Amino acid sequence: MMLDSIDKQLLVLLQKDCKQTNKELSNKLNLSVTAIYERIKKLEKEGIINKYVALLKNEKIDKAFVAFCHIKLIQHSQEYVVKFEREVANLSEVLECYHISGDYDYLLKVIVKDMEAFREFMVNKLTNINHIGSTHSMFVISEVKHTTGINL
Amino acid sequence: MMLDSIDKQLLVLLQKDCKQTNKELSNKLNLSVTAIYERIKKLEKEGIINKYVALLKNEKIDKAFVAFCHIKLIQHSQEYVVKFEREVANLSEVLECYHISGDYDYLLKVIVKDMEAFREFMVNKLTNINHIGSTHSMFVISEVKHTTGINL
DNA sequence: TGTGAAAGTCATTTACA
DNA sequence: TGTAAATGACTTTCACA
Repeated sequence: MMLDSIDKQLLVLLQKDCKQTNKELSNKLNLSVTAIYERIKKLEKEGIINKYVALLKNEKIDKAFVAFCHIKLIQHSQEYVVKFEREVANLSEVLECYHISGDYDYLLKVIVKDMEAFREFMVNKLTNINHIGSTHSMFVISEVKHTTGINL
Repeated sequence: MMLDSIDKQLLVLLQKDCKQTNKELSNKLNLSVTAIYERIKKLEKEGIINKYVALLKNEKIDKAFVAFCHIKLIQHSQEYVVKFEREVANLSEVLECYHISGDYDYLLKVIVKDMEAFREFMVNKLTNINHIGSTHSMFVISEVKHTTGINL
């Protein structure tokens, strides 16, 4: 599907704040409320807009510790890979998991309360998953930039 | 501020879908619409809910290529660090940038159209920033898990 | 905090350029 | 695609347990 300039502007606005009313959006884009409404419905139906979510502030909910973990598997048989991916996806501390190129197989983003909680996560959860060869963790010292808004 | 069990359930629901009506939420949590309304306002005012956003599907907007870049600076003087962080935050391809512990100084999440666009990004944008010592890129082969919902 | 009901605003549908 | 107007649903405020 082709996005025109208005669709793109609409997506930019909705990626910043999806609680804006169609009236507000119609003012910003010089269109009628109904036109905005129909465009948004179309973008939702096409799956371009995946979902609408509330983003929380980590620190305010006692999840201020963020770490990235590199993981290497012992073997790369279909069976090991599938099992690992299923188990890691079930860990609530793991917000993101990517299969990546390079020295390691996976990159995980982990979010917990503090260093002690991270230690427990590593010892009791992550390294309990079978087939993990080695891990290498990096701790986030500061968040320079963190957005979900993709440029269009 | 202390979150009770209802606040936590509310945040779990809003992290999944923030477009649910207060009536729907009130049914799920067995509370009145007004009670839900007041609790949400409180969570917004406290800054626990940071914002409400639309999440898009990368692939559908021609941004299917995701890479993580490690970056090491030449020097770590206050001046270099501040400049680097400001410039990297201005790059629209960089969705996330973290100052991290370990062998490298920063970890970036970059999203572009394809490998060729990534090459251009590296050559024309990223490595044009001064003070970068070395970089190491990892390409995302597949996304095993990607959520913004923090467990409470 | 909680509630139900009133007031005002918004999303959604319809008829039509 | 677009618009304006009607309707029903929702958010928001209020008076009160």
